[in-house]
Amino acid sequence: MTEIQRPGALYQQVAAAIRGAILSGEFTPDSLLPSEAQLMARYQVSRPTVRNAVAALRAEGLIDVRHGKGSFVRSGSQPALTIERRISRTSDGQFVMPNGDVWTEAEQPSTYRTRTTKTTGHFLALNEEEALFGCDRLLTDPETGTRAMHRTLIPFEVTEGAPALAEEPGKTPAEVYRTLTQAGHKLWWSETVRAHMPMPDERTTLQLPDATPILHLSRVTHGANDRPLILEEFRVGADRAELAYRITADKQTTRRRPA
Amino acid sequence: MTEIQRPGALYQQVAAAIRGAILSGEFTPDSLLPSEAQLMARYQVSRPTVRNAVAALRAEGLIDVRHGKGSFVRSGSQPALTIERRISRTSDGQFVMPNGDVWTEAEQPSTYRTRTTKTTGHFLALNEEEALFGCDRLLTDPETGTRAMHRTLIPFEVTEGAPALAEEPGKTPAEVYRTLTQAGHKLWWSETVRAHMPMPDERTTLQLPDATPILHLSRVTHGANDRPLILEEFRVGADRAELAYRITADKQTTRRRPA
DNA sequence: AGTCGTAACTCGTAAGGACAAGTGACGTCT
DNA sequence: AGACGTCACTTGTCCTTACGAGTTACGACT
Repeated sequence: MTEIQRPGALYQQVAAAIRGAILSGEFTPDSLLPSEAQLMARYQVSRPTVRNAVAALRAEGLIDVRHGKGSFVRSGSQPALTIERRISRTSDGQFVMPNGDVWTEAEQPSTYRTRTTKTTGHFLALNEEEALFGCDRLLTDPETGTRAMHRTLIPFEVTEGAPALAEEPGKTPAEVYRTLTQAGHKLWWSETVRAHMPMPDERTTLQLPDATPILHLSRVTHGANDRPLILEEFRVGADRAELAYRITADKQTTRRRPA
Repeated sequence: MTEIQRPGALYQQVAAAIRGAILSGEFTPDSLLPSEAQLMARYQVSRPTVRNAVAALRAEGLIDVRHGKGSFVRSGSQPALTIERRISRTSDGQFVMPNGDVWTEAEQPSTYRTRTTKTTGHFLALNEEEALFGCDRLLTDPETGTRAMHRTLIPFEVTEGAPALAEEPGKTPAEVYRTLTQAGHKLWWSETVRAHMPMPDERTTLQLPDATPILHLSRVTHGANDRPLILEEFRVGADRAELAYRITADKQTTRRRPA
């Protein structure tokens, strides 16, 4: 048994002791931790203190607590899904559509109209409050059950150049890309990866466990004159998926966003 | 003032009310929220209930709480740093070294020896418990103060093919790449992006705020015969940096990791 | 004028008690 | 045998009370 140490708050000492016991292997993955009552006796602290310590470990993603059952050591498992983002062209010079072959739509896509925010405007090189077509999808990987949220945003002014886009804002990305290439655009993409904690609605629709961040991929499709045409947002639980890029030669610069 | 609603636990109702007030703009970014005492009076609940609600919003990354001062609405700011990962070669056919021009080393790098874990072994196509050289760096972006952790892992058996590597495990990635190309390797890279919550030591060294996940980039350098040579791990706070990839043509497949 | 202490605010920690609600096993009743 | 109710266990919620500790402003003292 790991003894509690001097420094810091009591609940931090308890948390550190439990954390140490987990990392040292005393508590193995998927095993049941001592109950709150047992931890109270073990460390001679009150229940709020124990709960505070447990909450800290929960926020770190180290344990899972289930009502009526107990606390379990989370297995440090790797994401089951590796989403590969290849760079090279296919042999016939065509590109393969993203999300085409794997994900299935769990619901009917919902289409709507919005306006650019600061963030979406930045990606689309537009000011705020510009009109957009939007389409939200809930995707599921049938094999692993992984869920993902997909959003397509197309500026009104882009649909003017490609009227076919305006007819069906709820098309799949594959169909949209085909429309654009048929309109003479030579496409390229830029993908920006961020991570953040989920909002309550994201946590429920993606069925995220505690302390699970979201991997947030923003993909901008560029056409003629490098004009940004479409913004796609793709969100998955970071416990279920990872993104893999393949790079044949590399140049990295770092750009600072103007304040 | 947003009234609290019926469903769910009391503290959840309070949290939802405050969250609504923030999202609706009643409380603007960087502004001071009502103190715990005021929230107690406002919603007619006890202090633990208020603290529970505040803790929930804190875990969502919606607010920042500072001892002695109060709770502040977090500004939904974008990461200040965009780390661009370009795909195309430079004009002279050379690649530019990553991390060379921007990051400065905050401390002396520490070199050591370890063994592969399940994860690192997977990336390096090695079994577990294979011997590795390791080198850890703490990097800083001098302009924004953003900190990052960098780790280089080189298998022993790779250094046998390139003795220069064994002499100085603490070399910068640029020097290591140069050594490898001089040894006749034609390099390419694969980068895997994951996100997870920080461990306590990561939170302190990266100086992360509450509810801030880590963007975790694993970069594998491949040489002749596509052999994995080097594994680099790069970790930044997701509040400070994002990763940007530029893709000229795209093919995406999704691979499942064997259980 | 400048320094310093104090008071009044803030959140942080800790303890106590009480009851609700989910879970699983065990025994009883049908 | 099967269904069902009860009980003992778990965590979840909520309250009260008390004190520690960081922050700020104001006023008194030097």
